[in-house]
Amino acid sequence: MADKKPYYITTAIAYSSGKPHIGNTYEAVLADAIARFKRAEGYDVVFQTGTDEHGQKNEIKAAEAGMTPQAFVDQNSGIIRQIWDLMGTSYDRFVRTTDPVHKKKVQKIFKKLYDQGDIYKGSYEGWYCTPCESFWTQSQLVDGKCPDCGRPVTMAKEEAYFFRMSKYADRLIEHINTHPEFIQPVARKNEMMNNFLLPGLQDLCVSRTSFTWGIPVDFDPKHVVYVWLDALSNYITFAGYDTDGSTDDYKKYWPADLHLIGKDIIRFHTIYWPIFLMALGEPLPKQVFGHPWLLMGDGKMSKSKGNVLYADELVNVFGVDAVRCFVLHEMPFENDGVITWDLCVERFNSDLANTLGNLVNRTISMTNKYFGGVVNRTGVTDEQVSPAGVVSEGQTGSIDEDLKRMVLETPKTVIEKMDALRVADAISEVIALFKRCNKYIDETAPWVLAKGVDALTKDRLSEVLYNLVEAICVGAELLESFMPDTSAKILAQLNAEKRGLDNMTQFGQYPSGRKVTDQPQILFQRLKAEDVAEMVAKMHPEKASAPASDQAADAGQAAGNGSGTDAAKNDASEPEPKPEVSIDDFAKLQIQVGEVIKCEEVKKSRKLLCSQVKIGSQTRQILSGIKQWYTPEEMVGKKVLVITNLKPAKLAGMMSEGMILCAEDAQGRLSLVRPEGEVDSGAEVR
RNA sequence: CGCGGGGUAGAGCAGUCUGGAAGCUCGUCGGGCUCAUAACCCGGAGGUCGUAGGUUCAAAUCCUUCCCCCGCAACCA
Repeated sequence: MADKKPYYITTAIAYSSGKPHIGNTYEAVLADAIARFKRAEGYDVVFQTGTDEHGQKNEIKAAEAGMTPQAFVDQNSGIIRQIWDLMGTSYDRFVRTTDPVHKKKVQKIFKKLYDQGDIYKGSYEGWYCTPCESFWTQSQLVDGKCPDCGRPVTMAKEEAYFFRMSKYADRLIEHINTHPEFIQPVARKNEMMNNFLLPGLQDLCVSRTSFTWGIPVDFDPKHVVYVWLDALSNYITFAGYDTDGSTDDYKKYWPADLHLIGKDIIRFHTIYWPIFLMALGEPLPKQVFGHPWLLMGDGKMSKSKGNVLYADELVNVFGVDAVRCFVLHEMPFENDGVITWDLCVERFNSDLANTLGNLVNRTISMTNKYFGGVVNRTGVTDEQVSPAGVVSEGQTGSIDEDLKRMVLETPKTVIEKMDALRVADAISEVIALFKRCNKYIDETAPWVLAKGVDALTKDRLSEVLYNLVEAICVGAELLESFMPDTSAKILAQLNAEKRGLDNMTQFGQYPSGRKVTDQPQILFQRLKAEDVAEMVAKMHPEKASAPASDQAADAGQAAGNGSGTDAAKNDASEPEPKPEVSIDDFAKLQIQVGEVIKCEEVKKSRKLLCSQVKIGSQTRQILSGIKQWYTPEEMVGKKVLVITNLKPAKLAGMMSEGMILCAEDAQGRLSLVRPEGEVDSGAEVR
């Protein structure tokens, strides 16, 4: 162990506010593939992932769910971990920021930074809205009032802790310039430099008093540590860092070799985090890779469209390894990748079922058919026996040699690609090897050789199959980091052992005379797109309307005497029935007739029109997402129905004080709801 | 002028930094083969590289104009 080089890789810790979709899961799988590969290369790997659990958002969501924040994050952290486990991610540490040890260490870090003057107590000055408990900058105010509630604001000061970012900026710029590999992909580096570092860093506010779900500043408990300082610290606190002296393990593994993160949080990892570390006197991580996003296909991801993809659903259809392969292989290095059910089916069939699965299957079948499963290396090459198969005209070199060259080249190329974090390319290399094997079968045409009667031809056939088995062994082993189960299955069917990534420079390590399985298993059964669509439909019966289970229940109830099954089969264009309400509930809404006296487009908005609506004696500004259906001109003069006691809200930076009622059909067409006869503005709807 | 990403064959992408014969996978068409999972192998068709200019012996690639898509920005109140 002592001679193994350490390799410390982390993912960003996942924010535990809900179930992670396939895009979030991708990061864990990517890290896992790299971690496994490094292990195969002989590194002593620590792979750390986990959940980020503090912050206002969790506090709010927990309250909405009627749970304590801790119970809420316990639940979500568990869900996230389950999915990571489902995907077979081989993390060594799954960390949680609510861990008491972590909290204690963060408090000490905060104190240390404070004591040495990097964190100072200052005050945040701005316009304050007391009811909203929020600060606003001058530019955020709307007509000089709180953009949230529209009430007047007062100039106020609140104490807060700040971190002296500027103090370390030059050092960081220097580091980035002298370590071009630090930020990957490089395009991101320029983004950080130009947008943040070069214009000058502002001191960062690193405490909050507006919520309590966080790590308290121990010497000033009304403050809570800024979530990013809390979250980023996980990389060292769980590795054994302590302000009073770190563990040996920490000294061994830190600095991390790679922080794998989403491209959205590069700023935190390449600016704030390194500066925090500088302030602590700790070395900087060697590399930060901001991977691109995995986008759901067919338009925007939205729950109502049913196109949000979750790892567990994909696994149900394709299996763990196929999903791993898909996200790893289809994700470009710099640009966002696309994922849809159809694309998954396509890749599954072509790469996994056709190219790989079928190759293994046909090879084993032939071995059994011609030699009772025994694989003998005879040394009879294609040059000794004229190739029976079709040889392309330009072909001059030896078929065997060409195959062997590729078998020996592929491991090198894969290692190169992996070193550059080009995981998708690495997988392509392995698939290319399998394709080459399929071609080799065509070139050598074993079924023709099998018809030969002389010993030489028979030995040639044996050699061909041996070469195939050997090639597949190498390919299968290279697949291990990406598709661990499949890799193991193939090697098991071939009755082969792993030889080690560093031991692939010799062709012919498969022991001659070995016997492969006589019952080859189908690795990946081809799928039909229609069947998959059907499965998906079953998983999302609500697709066109809304949440599945309670919908059926509610529908049954609303229909009164309708049976549950009928309700479930409801036409998809019907809206979801809502629970019964009392007349009192309805009375809570104040709906009045208003007249649009002025209306204009909201610039910079795709959807919004801004109307001035006269309701009785008052006039209100109301925003509506109807730009696509009504022009400002045709709005003016119309009498419409308005909910007048709706809490005002800010949309596109403008206040909306009410809501104009519209009907929306299944196609998303909108139509204003208007009084049928002549009524006065301000009339109430009851 | 909010920020960012993108527009390359029917689909999904690479190539753009470091100009120098338009490439990959899927689909499609034709052919071959039959060991295998209707699979595998070979070949063909299909692109004015979003638009308009500029620099250059040479531009998908560098510079400028414009158009369009998509994220995000707490834009369906």
